Amino acid sequence: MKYSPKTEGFFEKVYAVARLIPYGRVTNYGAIARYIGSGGSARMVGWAMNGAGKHPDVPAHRVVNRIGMLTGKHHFSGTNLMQQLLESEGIRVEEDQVVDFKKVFWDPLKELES
DNA sequence: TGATTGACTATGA
DNA sequence: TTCATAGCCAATC
Repeated sequence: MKYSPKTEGFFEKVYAVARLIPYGRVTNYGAIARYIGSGGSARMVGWAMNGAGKHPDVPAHRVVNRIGMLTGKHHFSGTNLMQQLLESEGIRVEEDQVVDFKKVFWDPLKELES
């Protein structure tokens, strides 16, 4: 499991953005990928999240796919841990999908722009 | 070394 | 509107 310096930077960027996600908000992989300049490599964000376990500060549960579906819930300890975490933040989840996703969606490109 | 997979997204039929 | 396919890049087999 050796990471190249460049890859490590990519991972760090993903984690950095993930940590900036406000409480009670969620974002998607594509937005993060685009924000860090990785373009359409949304999959790499997901892969980075796979290694987010080493970074307790990274709220991976606030990152879902573009339609607000909790595709990564199976990567958490429990099958419903991700949903519990989101609900504990006031985010409603139904059928593995975030309700009012549009309203709780947090786009780093717009929120962090300046 | 080459092929396959993956927590995705966008596009076309 | 829903389903299928292509593109993405790194890690794993």
